[in-house]
Amino acid sequence: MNDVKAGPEEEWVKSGEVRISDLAAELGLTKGTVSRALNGYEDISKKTRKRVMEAATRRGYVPTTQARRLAMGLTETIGLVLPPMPSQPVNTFVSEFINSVSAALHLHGYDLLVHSANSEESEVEPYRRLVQSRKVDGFIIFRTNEKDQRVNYLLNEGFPFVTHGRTARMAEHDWFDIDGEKAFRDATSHLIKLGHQRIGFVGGGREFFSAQLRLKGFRTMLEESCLEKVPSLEQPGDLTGQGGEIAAQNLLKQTRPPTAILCANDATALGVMKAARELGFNIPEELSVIGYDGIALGAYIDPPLTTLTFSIEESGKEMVNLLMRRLKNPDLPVISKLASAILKLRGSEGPPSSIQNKYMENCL
Amino acid sequence: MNDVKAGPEEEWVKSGEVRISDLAAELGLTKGTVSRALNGYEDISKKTRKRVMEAATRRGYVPTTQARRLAMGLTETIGLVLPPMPSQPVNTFVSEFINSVSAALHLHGYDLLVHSANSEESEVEPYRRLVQSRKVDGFIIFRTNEKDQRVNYLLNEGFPFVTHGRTARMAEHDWFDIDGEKAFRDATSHLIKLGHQRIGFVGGGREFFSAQLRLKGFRTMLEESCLEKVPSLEQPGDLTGQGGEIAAQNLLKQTRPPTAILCANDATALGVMKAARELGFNIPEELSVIGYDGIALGAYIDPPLTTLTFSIEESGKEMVNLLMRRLKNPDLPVISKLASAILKLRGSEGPPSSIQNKYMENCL
DNA sequence: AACAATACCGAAACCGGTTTCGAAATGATT
DNA sequence: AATCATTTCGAAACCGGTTTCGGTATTGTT
Repeated sequence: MNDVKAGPEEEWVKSGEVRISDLAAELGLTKGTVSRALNGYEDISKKTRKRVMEAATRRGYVPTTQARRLAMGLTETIGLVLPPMPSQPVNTFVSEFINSVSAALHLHGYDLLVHSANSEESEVEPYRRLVQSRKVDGFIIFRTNEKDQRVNYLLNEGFPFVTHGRTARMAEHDWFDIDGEKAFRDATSHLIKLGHQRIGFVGGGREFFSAQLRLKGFRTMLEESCLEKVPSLEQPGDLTGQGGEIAAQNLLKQTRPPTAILCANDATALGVMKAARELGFNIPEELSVIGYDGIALGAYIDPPLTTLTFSIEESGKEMVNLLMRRLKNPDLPVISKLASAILKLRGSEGPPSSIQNKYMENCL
Repeated sequence: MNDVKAGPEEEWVKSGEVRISDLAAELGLTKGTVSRALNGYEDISKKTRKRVMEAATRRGYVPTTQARRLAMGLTETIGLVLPPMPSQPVNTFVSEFINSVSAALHLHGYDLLVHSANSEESEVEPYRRLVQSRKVDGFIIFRTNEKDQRVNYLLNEGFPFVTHGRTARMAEHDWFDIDGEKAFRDATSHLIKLGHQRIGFVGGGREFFSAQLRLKGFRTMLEESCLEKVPSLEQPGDLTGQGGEIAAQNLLKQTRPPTAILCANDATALGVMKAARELGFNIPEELSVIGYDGIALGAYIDPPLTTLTFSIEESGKEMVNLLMRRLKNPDLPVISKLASAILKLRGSEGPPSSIQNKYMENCL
């Protein structure tokens, strides 16, 4: 701390210079014996093991990962391919996710290889390369599509992976997901109880399974509450702020605009709020807005964004657990885990200014 | 696309099953010859090379990365250690940065190993482990401290790395940085020209060199413009929204509050804006706010956040270039690259409501 | 004391490539 | 046709570990 540069008379030898053969030579043993001693084989005498251990720590021996992995026929590495970034990444999700996945993998002695996707080539190409060059033992996939080519490829290849999000073939692979359907039922229910009768919805791309499930939750709750489904109140989006703006304009310029808008994610919600401001809608008095993702910065805008939030750390941890189980025993039956999002009320929603109809507790 | 599951009669053999020895056996050659043929050695006849190439593509041969790297004595992997995440993850930067670094590395045939830092251990520990186990050839370091232990360790070890940000030992290692000093001179100058005389500053942690440089730029421009330096207008921060809130309260509750606040980053600025709203300050009429980072979310709030922005993609690319140069020739002299941030006017700043003094073009 | 069982370690193959070196085959030269 | 230079490839070592197998040395049994 007080010493900027470490003294040149530092005792430590430069790391990584001692090989297992050096240890063997020094101890008068063979490589194999040293290796077995270090790896806890039973056919090594206590005395020898002690000698080896001591020499190893004294010399600062650390096995060369590449060699060990080659000999053992595994990579101890998991691949994570980043989808091509949208131009406006409001996503703190990715970095948090990478962080938690990496930490969880580390507990199992695994490394995380992060690869970027080139938007000019097929989305399976990076996976193919990583599989063929045997750089990874498995994959963590997120942001799944309903018909996911990556999933198809890996299933066909018999290569281990776990997805964050369900797919059309979810019965065939391990997956972790947030129960977006329930989340949107909850959010919709919350709005209805506040008195909203006309609720808008801005979705994500149709290709994302999760977006469809969120829409489904929204519709289900409308139905359960005897509110009619108005097609014009369901707008497509693309999970970006810009998409939210456009969708909001389509919603709010209608003759009977909604009094609340549910958004497929927070980025979309921010776009919706921006468009609403520009069209003169006060939030939450004249328009309630609810997002999904729970990004931290949502708490700092005005009004703070009410959102559906979940633990990214848990997501990463659970996915790693699923994947490790799979790697240990590839023949185990497929399993999955569904976690739930919780509605974090922050202030961007409230009762509609003019409660047109009283909230009906039960359908009649 | 139309076929969810690939047909079982797929022609392709399962990837990664053919070794170089298989090719050699099939062709009646030795491993060495096949290897040299594939790697473009000159001592292979055209005819043989063609036979080998064809067989390789026909059988779908891809060399096993681990084996090749072991033989060649390199890992072709660069390490990136994520700093422990603050409880309020404000980092859209990190995911973009990882993406661009990964993409740039890929062009050089390198992989990116992302490692998470455990906040319970020393910050150099992950680096030590990665060096000793020889998992990486070099490091990309970001968010440097003035006295950076990671830099000290790697310099002492003679291990290649590049930093994003300067350090006290910047003359000894390659680095890339944004000219935050100039950026804050520009921003300060902009505010002064708008008529502001009392300008507040919310910094980052003192340990971050970049935060100090930003403060320096702020002070320099005040001095050049003959504005007195008011210590109470310089508040410490921690690069989070919460830190911004606290700092803003300290600034705005003063008897003569500033008419503008410069923030060390956008997250801080969001916190400042929140606190200002709660204290009844209108932005930008009664208070101008400028941030730093250019996060996309800033464009969606009200008013849109004026900020200093730079290209993360360029940062990643340049850093990779510096590192690749270093790896090719470790003895080259140290070089560095300074890029500039640009002031992106979005609306959170404007002239002060009461222009107390006219702007003075030159000091008298 | 003779013999079987056990503990312990060396030798060697192996993982899947790369690279050096030398020998055989080919071509050029006189 | 003999000699020399070149082209082309095989053989083997090597990278740094792990793991199997078998042979001593030691211990235990009767």
